[in-house]
Amino acid sequence: MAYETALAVLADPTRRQVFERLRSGPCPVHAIAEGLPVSRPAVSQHLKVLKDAGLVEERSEGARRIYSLRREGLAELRDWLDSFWDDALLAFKIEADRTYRHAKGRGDGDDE
Amino acid sequence: MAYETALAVLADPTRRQVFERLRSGPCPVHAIAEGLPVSRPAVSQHLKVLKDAGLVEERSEGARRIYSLRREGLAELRDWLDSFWDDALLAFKIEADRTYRHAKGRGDGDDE
DNA sequence: CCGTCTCGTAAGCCATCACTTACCGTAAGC
DNA sequence: GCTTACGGTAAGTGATGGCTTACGAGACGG
Repeated sequence: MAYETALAVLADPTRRQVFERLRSGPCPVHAIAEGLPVSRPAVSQHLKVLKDAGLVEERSEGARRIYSLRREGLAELRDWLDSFWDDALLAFKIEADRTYRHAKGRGDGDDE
Repeated sequence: MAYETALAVLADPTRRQVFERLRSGPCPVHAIAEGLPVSRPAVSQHLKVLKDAGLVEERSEGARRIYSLRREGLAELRDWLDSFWDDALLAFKIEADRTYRHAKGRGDGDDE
């Protein structure tokens, strides 16, 4: 359910740079913006999207907003990816000739 | 290198549906399009992008093009995701009070 | 040989979205 | 108090890209 969001959010190169910037630890907005080729408001917008997707979390420290990574936000995406390995392994052998059984008189080895 | 591509390619909902449709086994284009709310040419375009990203592979069978999944295409994305877990685990402890050593007694309960 | 089914490609349209500048609230420093 | 640093938000713009219809090319059956 959230893996789709994570996918969409991390698809943007700049936003991914913001995200990866936080790998080295919590960081205020202006510090993130300094290392990037975009303006600070742009970074703010990206951080909002990332926070909304549960990929980062924000904490106020005086006038500063400290952003940090939330690895939990990646969990569902990781699970989704994992599901391809076992799922494919299984469904492959089972569905191999079921999916297509009609109109397949040719009888060649279709799958691997 | 390719994980960025996979990320961008799988970010689109329709394209992801095309991709997931192939989980159950190899499939010709028209069969994929039938189960989707978009036209067949749209599916063709998505398949082109997916193939270009190494996420599916195509095989000609007469007039039909049979598309099938390439789980290998997901490997780099998976690795990238994995890298967050160990990387964060490590850098976190080290940088924890270095980056922002200013009096940060309160942890957010990350790990020990 | 011709009609049909297969599918990819071209051209065009339209929505999404990332980025910009401008502005406003808030917290610390003088 | 005023000024400066920090950062979120609004409005407007430009480009990316996903979708459509129309067309062309190849394979098969009559």
